[in-house]
Amino acid sequence: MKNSRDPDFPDSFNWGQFLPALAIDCVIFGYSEDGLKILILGYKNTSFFSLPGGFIRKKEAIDDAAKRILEERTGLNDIYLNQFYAFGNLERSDPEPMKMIMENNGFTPSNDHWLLQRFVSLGYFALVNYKRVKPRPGFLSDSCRWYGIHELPELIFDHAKMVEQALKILRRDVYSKRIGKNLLFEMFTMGELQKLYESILDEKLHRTGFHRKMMRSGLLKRLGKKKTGGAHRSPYLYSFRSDKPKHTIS
Amino acid sequence: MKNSRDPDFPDSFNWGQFLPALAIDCVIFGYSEDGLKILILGYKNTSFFSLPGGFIRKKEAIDDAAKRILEERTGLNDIYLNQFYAFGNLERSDPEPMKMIMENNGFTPSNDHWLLQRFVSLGYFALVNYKRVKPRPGFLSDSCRWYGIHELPELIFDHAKMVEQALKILRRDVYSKRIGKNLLFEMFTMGELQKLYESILDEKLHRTGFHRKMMRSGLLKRLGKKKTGGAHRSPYLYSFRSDKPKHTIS
DNA sequence: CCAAAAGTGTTAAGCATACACCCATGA
DNA sequence: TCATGGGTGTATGCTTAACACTTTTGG
Repeated sequence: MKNSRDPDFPDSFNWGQFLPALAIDCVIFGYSEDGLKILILGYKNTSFFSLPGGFIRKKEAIDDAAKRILEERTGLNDIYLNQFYAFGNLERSDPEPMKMIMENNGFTPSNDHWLLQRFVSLGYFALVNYKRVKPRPGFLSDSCRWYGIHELPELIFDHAKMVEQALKILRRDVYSKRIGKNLLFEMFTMGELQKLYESILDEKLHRTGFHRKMMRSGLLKRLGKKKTGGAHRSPYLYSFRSDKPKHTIS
Repeated sequence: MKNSRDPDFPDSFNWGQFLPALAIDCVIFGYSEDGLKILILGYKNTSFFSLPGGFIRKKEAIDDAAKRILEERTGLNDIYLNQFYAFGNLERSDPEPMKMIMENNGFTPSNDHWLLQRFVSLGYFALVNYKRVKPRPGFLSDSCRWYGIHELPELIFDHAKMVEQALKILRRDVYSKRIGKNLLFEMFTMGELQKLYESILDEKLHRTGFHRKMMRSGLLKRLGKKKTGGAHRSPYLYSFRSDKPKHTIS
């Protein structure tokens, strides 16, 4: 198996610097008024789409690798990260899509090319502020853009399962971790927070019940000021208390 | 790095058959009247202890590898398995303990020996019936026995953290998954079930509240028969309904 | 008949749900 | 002043916790 530098690739594709057989894939969630979104890569000269992913350097912690991969695609480096599952069955290792991607872009990889080996992939999900992200395609991808959670294109490998699993865990933890802190701006109204929750949980929530539940949870603090310029009554602004550590893995 | 067969090791230690850099470690929970226990390996001619672990074959799904490793140490093959976290920081990769284990048993590994490389380890936990297990030490280990959850020896690498994390997740899920089915025999009394839960959660539970909570959960069914020979009033026997799949990963 | 374990009844507290009502604001 | 979004009060039902009571069994 070719384990050294691939002469036609940029330097970051010097495969020998990475742990073999182990990859990272990221489900990057963002939120705007029209709902929850995921950042998806589209590959050049093909109709393949995938989650942003990458590899782990030989002297790099896996969490640091995930952070680096996220920064490469979003430009952000203070990101809420959650490692949620390791995907490693045999069916997921289908070399065909990657082979076709390489061939359609001028490479003719041998069957034992490093990129075509079997990978076990560590799934991370990230919560980022949609507006702060500058999506950046990678070397073989020519698009990197947001897709609504219900309008995802077909994804290669088992990436659809990864999205499903990440969503499941996001929904499980939405009331116990300060999910909103990472998807909204610093200050927000209760209505904005409720719309976020409805988008994550994919269901309508009762306004008053939600209001009290969030206040009772103790995660929020109400700021004295009110928002100006709204169409009707000025709502209070809220923010998350910063008692707990900012980045919580697991 | 030596990647082929190590002449002094048995055939199962033909390192080339495994994925490099990736390991599996298992927190195997068992339960007897005196509490929750974990199966721990002790290494020959040293005072090192570790969780049972192993490696993944190149054409083997990670869940299958975990099952195989469990079967090697317990003799059981129908085991409740839960992959709970991937451990991959740099501090966990300390070659010294393994080097000393090998040296104290007649091997003189070079510094780039396969076993001394950096590993990312997938943590699985298993729930097994304590009485059905026949613990089997491995090649370098001469003991394989149960330790009470509060009497664990010091463990190598980050295995203590793995135990802690596994316990945390076991506790989180104890009321929503049919944990007891895998740690008790087919039929049990409510009192036995309560003692198990108290042992897992490490706290006393209210008898009547526990009774009703378990019955309302719908996971249990009451069997008509009663136990005979008990010292006092004959309790009902209960068992878990078998609606849900037996092995639930995640 | 008493002690101990097991099952059930009762009450109070806590939380979610649902609805009603009031407040503030711009059109 | 009215429509609308936002905040709070109140009634109902469900879950949990705590305690009392009854049932069953062996000594």
